[in-house]
Amino acid sequence: MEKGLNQFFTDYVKKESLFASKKALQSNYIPDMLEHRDEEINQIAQVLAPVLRGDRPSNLFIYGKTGTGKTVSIKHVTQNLVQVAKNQEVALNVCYVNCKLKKITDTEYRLIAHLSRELGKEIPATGLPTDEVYKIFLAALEEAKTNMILVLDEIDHLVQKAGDELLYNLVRHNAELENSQIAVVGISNDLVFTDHIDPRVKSSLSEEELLFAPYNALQIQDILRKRTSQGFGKGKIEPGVVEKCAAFAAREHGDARRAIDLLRVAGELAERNNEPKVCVSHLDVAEAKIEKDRVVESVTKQPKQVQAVLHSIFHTADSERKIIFTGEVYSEYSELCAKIGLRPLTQRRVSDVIGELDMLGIINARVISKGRYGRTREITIPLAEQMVEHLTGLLKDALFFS
DNA sequence: CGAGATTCATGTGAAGTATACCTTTAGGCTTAA
DNA sequence: AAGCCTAAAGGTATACTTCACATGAATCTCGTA
Repeated sequence: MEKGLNQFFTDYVKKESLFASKKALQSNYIPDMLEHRDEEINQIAQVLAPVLRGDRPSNLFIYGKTGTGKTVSIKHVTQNLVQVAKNQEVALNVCYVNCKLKKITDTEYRLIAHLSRELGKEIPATGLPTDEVYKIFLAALEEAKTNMILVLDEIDHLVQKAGDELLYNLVRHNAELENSQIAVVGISNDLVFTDHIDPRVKSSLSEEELLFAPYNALQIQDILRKRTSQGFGKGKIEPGVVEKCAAFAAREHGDARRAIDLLRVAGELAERNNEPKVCVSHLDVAEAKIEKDRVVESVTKQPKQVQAVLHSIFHTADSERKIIFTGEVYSEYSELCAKIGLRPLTQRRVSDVIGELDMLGIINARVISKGRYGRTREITIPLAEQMVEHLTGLLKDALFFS
């Protein structure tokens, strides 16, 4: 056994990797050159440039679907900006926040607390008045005498949870600063997001706007070629793989990030199977694996109550039936709670939990009216049967044995 | 037969509650003069 | 008397509950053709 393991590791090191630089294929990688986004990058740069002269840049609002390069573009620009600012000795602080991260930046308090921590202040997770946290934050900023560019990614999530007052406060407090200024860059996947917010907030937040259109198949192909030439070793990819991947991505969603993920995972799979090249068949397997990993991860990370609700949903939908309703889920859930000794949540809360699960994409829940028979959510499970079984197993472990 | 009223099951908003945590403050104890 | 520590008081954010009202199409009702 020992020897076998030893052999494995030795072989592993000796073996030539398919990857030249895996970094270039990871989703947080920011390339030096972005394909097909020159125009957008230019515009962002123009809006933000005044900060180098010590002026406050206009607030900027960026729309576009996922995987259209919004995040990479802004990061690309701000990285450069920070670099130049450093050389020119201009005080500049760029703060990138992904508002989607639960428990970290999904309320006003947590956002401001997070920003304060970025500036080196200790803020407790709870207990302080939000006003107080604002004061600490603004004081820290004032003290630093720096201009801040605040990038709020997935801002639609934040506003949905915390309300648009938050943005208003941010802009309002900005006016009280003497030595520092904040410019807000909002990024949203939701194209109609600004229709739902207070017009005052809207006008001040989107002094400048920018729309990212989805990439088409050819553009995705270019991007993938660029990345693969960096990320993979030469000749490690069968001809046609990149094309297929691009075509697939363009047809399905126009999401470049997912296309890159797909290639990376395909490469990992090929490598694990000791195959010399990445070929088309790996793409399908990779697609399935990515989806599986995504779902498994988000399910296992959920709190117990949410898992219990999900388990109830799976259990209810078990027998042939595809469509189920809130009431059924709730009674199943109540039983489950009794069985495992969990204090049951109210139906009100479970209703919200079902909504959250829908947001995560683990289930589809649509509010429908059944006429005389009331109104409810119609829940369907978009996952493969195998997947559901796998998850049910995981949930059982999590719920019954702990 | 069809327009309008009724109905059901639960969606949904607002307000209230429990919990966990924070700062402030008052009291008690120790220490040094 | 001054200094320091502790515990209670008073306050907040968050997750959840309670209360009460909103929803919207299938079904029922009843007037009319």
